[in-house]
Amino acid sequence: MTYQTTLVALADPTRRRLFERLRRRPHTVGELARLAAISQPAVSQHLRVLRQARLVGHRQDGTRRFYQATPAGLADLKRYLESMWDDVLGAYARSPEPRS
Amino acid sequence: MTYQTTLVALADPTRRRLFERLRRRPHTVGELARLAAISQPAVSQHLRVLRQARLVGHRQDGTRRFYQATPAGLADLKRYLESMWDDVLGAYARSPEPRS
DNA sequence: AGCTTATATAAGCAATGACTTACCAAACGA
DNA sequence: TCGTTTGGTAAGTCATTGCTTATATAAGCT
Repeated sequence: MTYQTTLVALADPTRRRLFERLRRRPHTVGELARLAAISQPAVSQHLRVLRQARLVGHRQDGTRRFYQATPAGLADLKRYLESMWDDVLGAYARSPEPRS
Repeated sequence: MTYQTTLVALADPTRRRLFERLRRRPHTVGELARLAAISQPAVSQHLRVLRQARLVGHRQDGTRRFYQATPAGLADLKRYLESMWDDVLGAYARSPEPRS
């Protein structure tokens, strides 16, 4: 049931942009704050949520922390989607044209 | 960029439970309200969000509307996850043990 | 026609959440 | 050692949101 945390974490646009940035290379908190044009505490708070969802991790180097994306959270969400997928396709196959 | 809507829709636990119920068989709004133990308007509001995310659709039969899950929204989210996956795995491969 | 059933929308409210500024501790550099 | 940099936490504010009750509409039923 851990995909709940992941969904909440990724549902916020700012937080998702942070995560997307961290999927390519590590960034420090300060870098992220500058790039996202929000305050450093705001970034720290978002990173805590992303950490709890296991979407990011960090390495410490002196006073700086290098955050980067981690596969665990995404894997949780992938598993959830896959567990839904067959049932949803089945339902749709039985009755393919419900108005949206 | 439509996965934004999907993420927000599925992030709410009540709404996700409604969606999960609709993945097996169609339900009317009244049935859902009774099963979820919330008011009918609350269900209608959740269903609107799920509709906008293309996670559910409905068929009308007299005064009743049979809602059921639809693959489009989930497909959006699947695509998004897959587009992230390789980069995240790559980042993790380069630096595999960041503290969470 | 009148009554009931089914659902959507409107309005209001209390809780949550995403930001801000203020502050703190820890590690660096002169 | 002292001032600076870095980032986490605390507290407060404002907007959002998930619920409720009230209301409107449309389709059965007698």
